[in-house]
Amino acid sequence: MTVAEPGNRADEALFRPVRAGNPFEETVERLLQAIKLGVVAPGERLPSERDLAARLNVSRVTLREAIRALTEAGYVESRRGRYGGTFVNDVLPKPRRVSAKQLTRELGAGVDDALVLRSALEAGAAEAAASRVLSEAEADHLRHCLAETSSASLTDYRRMDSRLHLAIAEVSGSPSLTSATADVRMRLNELLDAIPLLAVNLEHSNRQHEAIVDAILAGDPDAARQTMQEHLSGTAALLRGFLT
Amino acid sequence: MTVAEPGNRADEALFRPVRAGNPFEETVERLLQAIKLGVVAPGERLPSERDLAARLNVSRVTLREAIRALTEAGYVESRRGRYGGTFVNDVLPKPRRVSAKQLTRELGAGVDDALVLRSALEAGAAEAAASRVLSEAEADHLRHCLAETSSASLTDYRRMDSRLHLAIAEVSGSPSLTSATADVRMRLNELLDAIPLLAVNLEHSNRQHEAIVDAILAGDPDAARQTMQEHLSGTAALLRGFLT
DNA sequence: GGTTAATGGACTGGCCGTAGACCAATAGAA
DNA sequence: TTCTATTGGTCTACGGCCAGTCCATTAACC
Repeated sequence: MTVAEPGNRADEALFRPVRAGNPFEETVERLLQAIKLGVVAPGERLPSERDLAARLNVSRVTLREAIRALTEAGYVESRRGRYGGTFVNDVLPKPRRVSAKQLTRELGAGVDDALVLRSALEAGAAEAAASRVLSEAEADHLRHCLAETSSASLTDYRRMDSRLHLAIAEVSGSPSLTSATADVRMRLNELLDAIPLLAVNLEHSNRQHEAIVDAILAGDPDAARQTMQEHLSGTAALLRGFLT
Repeated sequence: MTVAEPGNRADEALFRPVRAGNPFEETVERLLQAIKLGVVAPGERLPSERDLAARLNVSRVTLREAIRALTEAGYVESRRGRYGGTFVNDVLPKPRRVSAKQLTRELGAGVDDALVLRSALEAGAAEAAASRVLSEAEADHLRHCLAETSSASLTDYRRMDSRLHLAIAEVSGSPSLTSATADVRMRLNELLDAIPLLAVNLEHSNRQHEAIVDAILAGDPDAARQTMQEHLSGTAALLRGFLT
């Protein structure tokens, strides 16, 4: 009996793993996301274990194991008692510096995958954000992140940059878009860490950031998308160049 | 001691549940995705249990439970022996027809969330696809899906339409983008099922589909994004209108 | 007709994650 | 100073999921 086989095209995208890892690993990853993307800054406190466990939909035991791992890795510290909690360390561990060659081998075609996805998500977010009427709080938040990024030191720049891009995604009004943006940014994080930060690039980035935020606040979707697209393609070209 | 609290903005997107449900539920959802989005057509066979379990990264026991659920729901049937397998039924169960009011209550603000995300993903996918040089097989696949969608009956239209949109995402070259597109499409599926299909809308959609595919095949990213954007905004307006 | 390879079907032991309760510490409030 | 609410720290019983193994069935092939 001859049977029509499913076309081996989209299957691989749909029949991908249902879960990336065990709950413990995923929880660690999520907390690292919040720290590395600057959503919870050094010195700030994470939500209480009971609260976090409920939000992440994991047991407190599992969450505590994840926190313990982060503690041993030097990311956070816990204090007991009322008004205690788990706090992000003021000085974060240095990301391991690996060679571009090694990264290429590790991630391979995943780089292009992530770059294409990132472009779609962030350009779309900028466009959507500019199409909305922002509340005063949202506009302030955007301006605040922009200012902090502009004046960030070299060691803080990546985190503040991530925070700004996330802020743009937030004001798109789509939480899913924000989550997806955070995820793809984490995937690119390792790559970006392998590229030296140059002051001149920083200057260029800051100017572009300003143009993007201006377009969003001015309510100009086309300009917002356009400027974001250019900003991203710059980083993408840089990345692809380093990973030849 | 006063401590800087994390801004209650992006946290909710980052501290979202690490998993939507247990492996069983997620597996069912994934298989339904493949069936409802037309990736595995009626009469076609799913990959073998051992193969599927490995790809989805779940145990065979769990996968079998999921298949059993789909069997009882009338989606698939299994046959033993060599050249056997699990086959998608020729006639699929009718989607439950719920009122727009009920849907609004169930999904609430999630509709806008999904629509914004969808717009970003699919417009970005169209643009990326048009920016690539497609292989002959990819171009053929695109044309094939387009033709099948154009000539689809009312009962098949939604599935073929989904398949076409997925095909566009596929040729963007980013598997992650394809996955994300499939996911958001599933979220909107229920909504779309609540809206009556009109022949006149179908005609309009078909013309737009053709324009999109043409732009992609011609390698015109701006036109591809533009036409896709228009196509999506039509559906979005229809949806928002019905869910007032 | 017999052989064979691939498939669905069924069972078992073990481990990870969960829910829930309880303990210990801490800083503000009374 | 005492009280109290909140937080991290600990333990236990239970359940779901998993890896591995073997069985039952089927259609093509020789």
